[in-house]
Amino acid sequence: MDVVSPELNILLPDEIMDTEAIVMDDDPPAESPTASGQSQPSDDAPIPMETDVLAVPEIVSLCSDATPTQRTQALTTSITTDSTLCSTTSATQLLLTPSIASSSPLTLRPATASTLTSTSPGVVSLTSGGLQKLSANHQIILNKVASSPGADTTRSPGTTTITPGGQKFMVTAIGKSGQSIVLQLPHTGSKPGSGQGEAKAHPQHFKVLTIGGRTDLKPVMVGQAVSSASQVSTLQAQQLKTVQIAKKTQVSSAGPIKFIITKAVNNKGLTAQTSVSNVITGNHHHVFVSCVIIERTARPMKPVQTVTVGGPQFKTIFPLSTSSNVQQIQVPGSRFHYVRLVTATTGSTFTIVCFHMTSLPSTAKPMVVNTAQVRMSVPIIPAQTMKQVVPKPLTSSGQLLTTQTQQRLIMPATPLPQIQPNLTNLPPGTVLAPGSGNMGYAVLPAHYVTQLQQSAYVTLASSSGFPNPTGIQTQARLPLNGLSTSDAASRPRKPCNCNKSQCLKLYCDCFANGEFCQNCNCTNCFNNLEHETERAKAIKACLDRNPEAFKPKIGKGKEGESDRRHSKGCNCKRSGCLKNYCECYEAKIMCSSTCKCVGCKNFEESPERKTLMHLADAAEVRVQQQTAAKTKLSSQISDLFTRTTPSITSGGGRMPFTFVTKEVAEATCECLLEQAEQAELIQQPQATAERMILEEFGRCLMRIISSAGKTDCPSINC
DNA sequence: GAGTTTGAAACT
DNA sequence: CAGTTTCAAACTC
Repeated sequence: MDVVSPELNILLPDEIMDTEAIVMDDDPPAESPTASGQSQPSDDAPIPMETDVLAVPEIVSLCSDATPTQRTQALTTSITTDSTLCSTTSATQLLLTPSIASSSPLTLRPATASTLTSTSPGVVSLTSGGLQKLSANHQIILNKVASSPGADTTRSPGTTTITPGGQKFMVTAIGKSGQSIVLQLPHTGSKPGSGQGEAKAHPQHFKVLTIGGRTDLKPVMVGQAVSSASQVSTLQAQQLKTVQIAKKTQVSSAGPIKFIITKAVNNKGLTAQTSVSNVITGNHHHVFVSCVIIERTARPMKPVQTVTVGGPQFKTIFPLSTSSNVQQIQVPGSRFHYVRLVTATTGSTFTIVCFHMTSLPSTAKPMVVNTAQVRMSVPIIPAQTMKQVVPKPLTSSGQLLTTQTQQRLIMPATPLPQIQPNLTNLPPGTVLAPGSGNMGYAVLPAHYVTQLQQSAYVTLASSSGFPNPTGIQTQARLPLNGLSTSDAASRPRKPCNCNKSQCLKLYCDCFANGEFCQNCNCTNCFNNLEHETERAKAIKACLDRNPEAFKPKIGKGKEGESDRRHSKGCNCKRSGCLKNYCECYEAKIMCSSTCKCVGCKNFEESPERKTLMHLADAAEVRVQQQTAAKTKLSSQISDLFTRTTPSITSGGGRMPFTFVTKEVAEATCECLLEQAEQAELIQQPQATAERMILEEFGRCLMRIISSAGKTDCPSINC
């Protein structure tokens, strides 16, 4: 599965590729002095790896065929049932090398670490239990798992736990032959359990290296191992170009810390994803924080943004910068937690990072911990807002729970290399979710999670104890046809009417926007979960024809030009570019030099355009006024009922019908009749009689009004 | 709602 | 790359 084609690596972000910016240890490569012979010889030459401190009192082979004593059963059920942690190949070997003293780093080293180097193209930073990453071609999934203490019972082949100085380190090696991971724990001033006070701020290093068929190195820098006590790591300036998490842990007062590294590799030998996890073992429960690094490509990214990750119940949005392109997607109570990163300099390239989280078991105490900060190098996408999205809960194996029909993942968990879409050009908002297989990717269409949420939120909310569903914010949407994000978000997508395209061509707006068809009028629709294979093929076909097929057409113009312009320009012949046939006009932008239109009237000084715009504005104002009026009326009606209900019983704030009783009405009528009789008696003309009656009616009303403020019933006397 | 027009996407 | 066809949305009646 060519997750990352070689030619696409050149598109990787500068920050990622810039190894100079990566915090690397300068220590010369050191061999594992006591490399256990359990390591499986790799078919490939071992990739040199760099380590910091190699006072190695213990080396543990992490190969799946390691001796039972070298394995650990530290992984909890929730972890081991996760597909991403399932080892499928036994060739990957990792050596966990804890330091002698508790203050010494713990380093995972390959079994054959004789030629360690520091030529990593990327860095993964893990600070205080959070994750980071920035490998040349990887994404990260941050994984948080909480489990009860008793859950540590599942033995996981290829997983090793070491407890240096009271800390436990677990490593699960998953991957193809020859892949290695180096995990180096930071210096820790205080042992777990002693955990009083602040953790040391100096960053420690936590490295993940890949050896074997690939030569890229994936060091992971750990700012500070998660302490049992509350700790906040500080990040060095050198880490600015790395994804970082400063995690403040409040989980437990004392408990061992475990780190899990997993690496899932697809059947073609390319790394699919790497997980780095830590496990905080508290008095009552464990908290797993792990990341999954998914190989990917990305466009150059410049900005550094910050993400704050809360606990499993957190519902706050990651406070990214103003042009956020990270969306938190979470399911309270679910084991999976997703964060969608939109990595696009022009709002067109998207990368999804999925956070994988397991909530506490019902028997465990509520987790009130894990407020983490992630500093990520993420390109800015224009005018992005964020929305909490609640996807369907996932099972421990990474599959969506299907509470409604066909809630399957789009891309099969089994590899489909021939249709694996280019991850940099997936439809907007595409979500990569862990599949059921070891290397399973799930390519969810843009907003699919939202779609799921919209249809299933009530269930989720009710089951997860969301107190206020209305608190969900509007999901960020990519500029659609040039509309602003808010416009696109507020306006429901129009249902398509496709008949012949199976909704798998760009003719279909749903497909073009990376969405599933939902509530559409299409026939023979394949743009759904039932036809995930066909859809994936269609996506690939579109990308083959046009690698930017799913990128927004409305992008930033050149310097000095309009802020927004159509990337390709229109080709109108008859519409004068003043009808919605014209994509420029539809996007409410003027035609530019890139357009090939004939008879264009969609330019700045065009009188026709001005007239149309004026009319359109007027119409819009009318619509807004009508909407506002309706809203106000609805509000008033609602308010009327709200205020009326208590007034009837309480007597306060009385409404007219509470004092214009039947008796009052009858009395009023009697007064009016009497007035009419008097007019007849004095033989007044009809006009005068009517005036007398009206005047009497006015007096009656005045008496009614004056009586309204009194608690007793009004009396009407003529 | 049916039919027509239009231009992007797809195809050759 | 250009010409043609297909397609679905926009538009008209």
